[in-house]
Amino acid sequence: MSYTYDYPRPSVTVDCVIFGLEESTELRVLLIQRGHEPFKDAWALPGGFVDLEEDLEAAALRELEEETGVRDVFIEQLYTFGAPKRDPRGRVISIAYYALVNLRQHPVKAASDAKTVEWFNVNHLPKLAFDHNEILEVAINRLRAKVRYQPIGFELLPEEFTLTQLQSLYETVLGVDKPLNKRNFRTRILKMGVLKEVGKQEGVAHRPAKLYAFDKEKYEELVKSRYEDLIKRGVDFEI
Amino acid sequence: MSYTYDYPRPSVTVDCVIFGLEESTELRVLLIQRGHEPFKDAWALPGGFVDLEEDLEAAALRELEEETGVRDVFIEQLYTFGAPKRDPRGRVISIAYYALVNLRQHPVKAASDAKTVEWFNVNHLPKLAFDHNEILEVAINRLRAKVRYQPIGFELLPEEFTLTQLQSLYETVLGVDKPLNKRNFRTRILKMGVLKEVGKQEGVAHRPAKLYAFDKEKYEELVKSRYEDLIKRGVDFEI
DNA sequence: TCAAAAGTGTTATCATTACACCCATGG
DNA sequence: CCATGGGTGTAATGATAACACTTTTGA
Repeated sequence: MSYTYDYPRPSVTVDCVIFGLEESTELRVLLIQRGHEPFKDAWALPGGFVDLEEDLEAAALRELEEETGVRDVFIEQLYTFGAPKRDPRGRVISIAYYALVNLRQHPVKAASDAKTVEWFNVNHLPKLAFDHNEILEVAINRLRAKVRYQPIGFELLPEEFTLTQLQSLYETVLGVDKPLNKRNFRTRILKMGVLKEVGKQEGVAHRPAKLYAFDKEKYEELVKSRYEDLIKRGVDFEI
Repeated sequence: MSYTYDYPRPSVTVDCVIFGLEESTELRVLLIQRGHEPFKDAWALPGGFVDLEEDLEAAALRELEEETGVRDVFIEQLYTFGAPKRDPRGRVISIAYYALVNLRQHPVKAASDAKTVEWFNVNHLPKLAFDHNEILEVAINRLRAKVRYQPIGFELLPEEFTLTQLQSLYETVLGVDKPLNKRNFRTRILKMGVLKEVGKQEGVAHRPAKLYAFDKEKYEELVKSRYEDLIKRGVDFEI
């Protein structure tokens, strides 16, 4: 079977940049080892061709599950990469998606055709296939920008967590060298009012930490009122 | 001539959302009236098919100039729209770009095939072709978010401008109902340190305003140091 | 001398930073 | 009773918001 058109058409693919946290101290990304040319044996982002009747996001999730076994992920569109020479097979335009997940809750499983799947530390990446190093760089920057103004980190921790866990999560995602100031981190996070106390640790060999949970309703309220605030304020120039 | 492939391929287009300011008091967007089916005679964003060897951004700029005569614009990728039914002709995936320009410096000129080109007030839009209303909404939100932390407004004013002009520009782009507080707007903008005084108005029937120019070098410095600051601070949660 | 728009003083309140210090637990 | 994190007090400084007031010009 073949398909004929009056004008040439590019191929369209999707790629997924899935970040995962290991023990809250290491930011990793999910890569597969390619089984075919081009770039056979090179590491690459999971992804593949979009079906003709398939939504872009659905295509990304399908390819992700087919190639890595990872599913039930909230992905978000990152950017579309379409340089004419980015794929040696011809013109291929790729819409990239990204997500941050708890990697313990997302076990990987290599696809049938024996491709390997692995979580790589983002600070120790090999040279990737295609323009995937570039895609990853864009994704890391976006993740770090986003983590500042949206509480995406909360879903990566257990239902109940300590402020120290939360802080080290932030330090990892942001890739800071010095730890953040404990006092100030706490004041700030608590002042936001989106955490509720739900108990305290037991059986630890030090003062037991308070446990917190993310208060989703409070957060939704905040988003609304904050939006009105911004409008009123005008310029922020946070740069 | 025709082109044959083993698998079906979507078409790929680009669309441009070009915002312009009229007298610093009205935010407008550039639309064309379609000359052909589908959606003949409906208003739509300028855009069209990507050539096979052409960069995405180049395609957007080419279509923009072909259809509206507008050129020399800094566009930025907005989002990729790819719902399977968004175009009645078949699967069409569109990469949208956007920009904010001074519309006096960008005269429009309808394309040869007699399509009309017009600047529409964003608050009084007709029903547009395809999913273009949706694309525009995404673009407006992005523009308003961006204007808060990047000085994109400066390029829309004359080389030398007054703080009142700058303020009304912000009020327009942000679509606020009440004017921003003059005192506080000024303090804030000046405190940033990216404006330099370059003179004062002459021949006006009121106290002459100081004229300012945007200090690009200072801005670049700021961006750098501010970035380091953000890293050090960790979380912001501006929501 | 008046209208029009530019521009400034001031104060209360809140947020941010930096540092040092105390607390509760199990071994 | 000590090591180990967890957790708090505080003071200096800076940012923000709100409001009313003064200044400079041409007509």
